[in-house]
Amino acid sequence: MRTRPWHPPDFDAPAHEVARRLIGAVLLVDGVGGRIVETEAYDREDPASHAFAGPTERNRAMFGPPGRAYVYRSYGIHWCLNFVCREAGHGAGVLIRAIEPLQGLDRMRERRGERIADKLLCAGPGRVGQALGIVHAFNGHRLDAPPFQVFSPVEADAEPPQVLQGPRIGISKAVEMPWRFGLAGSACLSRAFR
DNA sequence: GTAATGATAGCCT
DNA sequence: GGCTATCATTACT
Repeated sequence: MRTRPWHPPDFDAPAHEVARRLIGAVLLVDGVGGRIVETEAYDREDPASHAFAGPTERNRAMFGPPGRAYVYRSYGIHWCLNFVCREAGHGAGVLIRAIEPLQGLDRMRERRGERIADKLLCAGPGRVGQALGIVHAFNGHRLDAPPFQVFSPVEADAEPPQVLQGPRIGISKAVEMPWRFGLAGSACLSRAFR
């Protein structure tokens, strides 16, 4: 993969901005990962956000500095990965919902099952967590230090990705806030956009 | 193709 | 004690 002209993304911005910008970025965890094709934004003044009720033991990382991981257990089963954003202490994050696998396909299949189709390896937040080997120990870790690597496409780079926007999935509050973002035409989305 | 369902554990009221 | 930022499987249309 090229290392230039890519650069680390800026996480010090509102969650919905970071979520949109991350579409097309590349995420690797211990060398395993690919292109981010689906994200969701969760901000502090957002009833659907874990940060809405203020800091707790679980969401502590969301109130830390931006550019770090927030890892939580979903439905008692899955580990889901968020990128903390906004200024430190604000309590905002971006959920990584789907990735187009590019590197470490073998390790993804080991973790997810040999029979899984490539496009389903990381099509959903729980699947991303399993395929990339996300564990709770990564909670609060910097995203610019091992095992994480994140690269964003430079603005000037040829065609900017066409980004779709729609309502978030699996929530019951603030359903009307269209803070789900996806790469147009991607086969690796967890669900189609309308 | 969509719909229903169980698994499973930590969080918060 | 109720709910959940989900997934895989099964049973349908």
